[in-house]
Amino acid sequence: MAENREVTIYDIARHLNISAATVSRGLNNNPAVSKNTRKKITEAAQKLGYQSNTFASSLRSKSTHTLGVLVPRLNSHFMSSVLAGMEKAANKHGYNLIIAQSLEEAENEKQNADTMFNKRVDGLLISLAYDTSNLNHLEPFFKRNIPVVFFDRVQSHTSSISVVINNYEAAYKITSHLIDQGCRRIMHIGGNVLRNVYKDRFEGYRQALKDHDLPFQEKWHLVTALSEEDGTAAANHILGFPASKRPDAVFCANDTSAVYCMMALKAAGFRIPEDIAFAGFNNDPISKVIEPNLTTVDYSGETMGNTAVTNLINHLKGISNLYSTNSITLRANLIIRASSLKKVAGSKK
Amino acid sequence: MAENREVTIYDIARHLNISAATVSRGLNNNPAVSKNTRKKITEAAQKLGYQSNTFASSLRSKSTHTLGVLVPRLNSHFMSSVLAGMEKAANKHGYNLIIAQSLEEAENEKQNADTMFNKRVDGLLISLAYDTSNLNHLEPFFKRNIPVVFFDRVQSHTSSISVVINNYEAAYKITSHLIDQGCRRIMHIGGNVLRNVYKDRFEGYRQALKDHDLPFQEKWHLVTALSEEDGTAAANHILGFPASKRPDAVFCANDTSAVYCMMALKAAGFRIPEDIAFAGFNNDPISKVIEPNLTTVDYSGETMGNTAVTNLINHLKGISNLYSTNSITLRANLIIRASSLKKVAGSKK
DNA sequence: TTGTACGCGTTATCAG
DNA sequence: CTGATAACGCGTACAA
Repeated sequence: MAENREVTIYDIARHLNISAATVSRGLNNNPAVSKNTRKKITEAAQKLGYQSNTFASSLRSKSTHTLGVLVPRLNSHFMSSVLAGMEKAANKHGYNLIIAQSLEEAENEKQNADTMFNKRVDGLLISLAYDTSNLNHLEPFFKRNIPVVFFDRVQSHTSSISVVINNYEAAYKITSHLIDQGCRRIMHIGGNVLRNVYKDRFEGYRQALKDHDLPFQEKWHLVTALSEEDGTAAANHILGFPASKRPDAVFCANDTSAVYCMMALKAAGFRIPEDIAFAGFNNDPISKVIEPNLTTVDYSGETMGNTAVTNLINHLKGISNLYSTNSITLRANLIIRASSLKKVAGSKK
Repeated sequence: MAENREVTIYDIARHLNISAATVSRGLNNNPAVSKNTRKKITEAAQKLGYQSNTFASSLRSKSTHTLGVLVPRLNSHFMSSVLAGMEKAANKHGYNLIIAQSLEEAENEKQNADTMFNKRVDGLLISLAYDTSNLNHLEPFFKRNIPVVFFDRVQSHTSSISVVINNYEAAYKITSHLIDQGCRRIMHIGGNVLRNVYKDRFEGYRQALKDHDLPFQEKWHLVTALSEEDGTAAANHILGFPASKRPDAVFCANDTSAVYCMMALKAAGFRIPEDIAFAGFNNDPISKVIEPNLTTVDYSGETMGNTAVTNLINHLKGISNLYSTNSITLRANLIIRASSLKKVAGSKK
């Protein structure tokens, strides 16, 4: 059977006839220990198979080198890019990630926030659930001055920072592009306007219509969870309009709903973009596969994750102060593809 | 400024004039504490804003309720489904996940395994990197009897378990299906055969050819990283064959390479499946968007993640014994779509 | 440069 | 049912 006692710094100390304190110092590269002893210590550690006990250390030093990450769902292309970026940045600085998902429910978010606090994460990175309506569940963090970084789905708060893109501007631009292509009756398939990302996308769209003196009707604004099924359902909604009153373009708040809406309409005989143009959001892999390719907004999840973590860690290390800024806005790029190119499609005939 | 001392069980004890031991018992729902005191304790804890310190507890109890997850990459559709399934199962049992990625490099895998050991995870879930050639880096876990569960990309080891699908059988079936559709010159775009998943898929393909007395040539087996670019490159490889010797079907070890290969060939004027049939692996979202839809193998990442975690936790709780089994094989289903339906495609004309 | 002594917050043990 | 006390493994002020 396996030897089941931990190898501790005491074992090393005994082995070398020195004190545990010196061993501790030696292992932590404390300059106040002679080169010779340090060498003996590392060798003995190696030989005895010593592995430091991180949380005994954490208990003493009050720092865990662990960050909590709380997201709505783990399994979306965007979110997994964010996590990849976060993990890379964290690893680079010697930090680890505890990751949990709220499954879009405020209740889970609260409970996960609690466990992360109990695990004494050094900082929290959070993207809010669909129906989170306040930040009470983060009070323990605020009270103990544990830095909180919001990303993507954010809510402003005095002692925290947000990493976002300008959703309003991106939506404004993509809607203007559709208008520029000759579209006049533009629908919007959006998400819950309680969340900044969906609210801002809707408002950018709305303002673009206004600025071009184009009409808007409530029937043109669908609020959904933006799933595959919601995309298909939106297509049926569109088929429900009398032909003369049908939209000539759709701007979707994500690519999934856009693609599934397109597929259903194509199956119903619509030509895209001639009969109805499309634009999405996220530059998801499927946007490059659907025919015609989908016009969309590209923003890098990796960059967002990396930025969020790097700023958090710099703050923890005292290199910078998070709270001197309210938010960091990352670049988002309009990617124009065939699904919205009416002019070209028209001239081809 | 924020009050910066932790609220401990001693504060609660003092507040109620009882001992810290009782408080600890009360908070842990130890039956050996009267209903009345328990109630007073929870109330006081609430009132004083007490939050338990998990790693002080871990230090004493030698259990962290944390599992380590080590994957090649976080940002693939399959892997994020696995993680979602793992997180759900872990959360349900009161466990947390520390997640890291090896970025397909053995060196990173080793380093991450070390930190996870140092954080004293109660168990490790691992899917091996592209070039990992032995399990030396997991020795600390084996020596201390910390359970290790391999999933998807596995390597058998006496004291551990694997959660997999039958890649050989799935590949055999999908290749047989292509043959059944009339394909005779079938290529395989695969991954590094050092990894079980790619080795088994290749061998299943190989055996299906043999069993149907079909020829095989080395030029028909491409080993790549299965990326989008690799898919496109494979298309060029195919275009390099003289027309008479061109393959009439391609079986790819993942959907990404299949889809990008298809797109390039379509652009070059090939008809799919008439000129060349396609099959992939994974049932990635893009497989349902490409035209024609891609025949593929579906297996649930969520189920795999859930199974791996649930078995691990049951073992930790002593409900079952991991080591009584070598591996758990999950179901994988052949999903037949238009990209391989030559017979139908032919009869349509 | 090294050693002594104590504390971090919790739980296990043993007594009562 | 409750209390006193030691122990988990490590870091650090202070002294030497």
